[in-house]
Amino acid sequence: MPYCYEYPHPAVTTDVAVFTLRQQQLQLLLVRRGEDPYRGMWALPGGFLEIDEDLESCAKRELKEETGVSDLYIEQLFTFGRPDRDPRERIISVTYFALVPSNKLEIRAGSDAADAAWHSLNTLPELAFDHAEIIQQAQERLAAKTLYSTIAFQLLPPTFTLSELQSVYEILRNETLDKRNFRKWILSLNLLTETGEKRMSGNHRPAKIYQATNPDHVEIIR
Amino acid sequence: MPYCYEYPHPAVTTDVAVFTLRQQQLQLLLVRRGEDPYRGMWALPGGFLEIDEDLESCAKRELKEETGVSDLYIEQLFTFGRPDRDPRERIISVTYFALVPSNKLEIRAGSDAADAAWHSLNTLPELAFDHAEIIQQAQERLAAKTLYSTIAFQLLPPTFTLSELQSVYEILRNETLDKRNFRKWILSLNLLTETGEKRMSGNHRPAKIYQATNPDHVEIIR
DNA sequence: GCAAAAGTGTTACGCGTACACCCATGG
DNA sequence: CCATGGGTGTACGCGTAACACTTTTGC
Repeated sequence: MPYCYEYPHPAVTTDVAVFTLRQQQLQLLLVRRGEDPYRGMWALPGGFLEIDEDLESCAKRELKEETGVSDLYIEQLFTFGRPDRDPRERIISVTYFALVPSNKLEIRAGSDAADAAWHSLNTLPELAFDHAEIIQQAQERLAAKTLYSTIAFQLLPPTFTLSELQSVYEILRNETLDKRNFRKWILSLNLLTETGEKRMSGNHRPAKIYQATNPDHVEIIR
Repeated sequence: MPYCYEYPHPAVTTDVAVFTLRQQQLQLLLVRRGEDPYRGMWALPGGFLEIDEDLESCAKRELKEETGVSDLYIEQLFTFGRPDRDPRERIISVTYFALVPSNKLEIRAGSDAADAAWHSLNTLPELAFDHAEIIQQAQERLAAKTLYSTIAFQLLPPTFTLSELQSVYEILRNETLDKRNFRKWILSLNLLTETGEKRMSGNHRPAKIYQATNPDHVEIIR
């Protein structure tokens, strides 16, 4: 036990709630735990902070190691630290909230986790630790930010049609939207650029393809 | 050094940015550091997490110990963890954002801090660690929540006049508001109850005294 | 009666909402 | 020519914003 301190120190981990859209549903990335405690149960991807590593770097590294997912929108969510939240020792978990676009949601299970898979939010398995609570808060954050920011764009590939964008909003807000009103509103924000291309997909009129003018920036609107 | 671990552990602290209204200004509570590093410089009240203590309890305890301030509105702000943010060792700081009403802002310096004092936000001294950045984010949180919640009530005593409440909003939003529109809006939210009392303060018509119907609950509005 | 803050209504404008039909393509 | 999703304009109502005078008190 070579690392010694004058006062007790908690361990620090990061955990990430990654959402994507698959099969017209909002889905969440979970890993099956390969080690105790909670071996065999599903949990958020995450792990221990290295001593010289930034918090956000840790979240991204663990995510990539365990699931192969990288290059995504990520923001800090909340820090959980109930003294009894982990049976091993006192652990503070700095949690993150992330979104991946549907064009790069291939996952591959990594070494630390026996398995990684997308789960529909309404059929989540039982979760390890306090991860159900973390997911709850992440969902609330996503719902709130959908209303006042352009975070929804982070769930789409770099180019998309207005119908695809509308579909994202409909899934996130869980309601159908009027096509004309949606287009009027989204175009009035001046955040979209026409690529000039059209997408022909099936036996109907082709759709104009748009891209976010500033794809990496989540704007605050309203 | 009796506390030993197999892997290195960072230390965890909490720091709190407490705001109040004094002299018609938004002010922030700082303590002068009595120990190295940054001895003699101003910093946010805060300190090390005890191993069996909840994060929010730690923030409240340190605040009370160092400044005597207790019984306030407090919420988690952000967790700061740049590897080099503290010269002693790796320290993760879970920061909190708090508001105290103007009727209980008496402070007394505690044992850990040589001195505690309120500072105007536009004349802040140089700050220890990355505390300037923390304060920046706390101010942004306050400004944002002013617009969509009833957080402003937390800066007033339990009873107040509508003019006093309007003044809080004017200071927080840094603009003057129309008296009739403000009253119409705030009353339409149905969050206020008339006490039936009136406040006579000077040579003019006395003002009706109101209280928040649900004083401890910060409502999300809009 | 004068100074000083409390209290009170009406109008105008813009934004969000509701709503139905034609267009381009593939088969 | 038919099925499918893409694309377009107008009218109404509500909520926000602008705006000035009367009331009550202390001195």
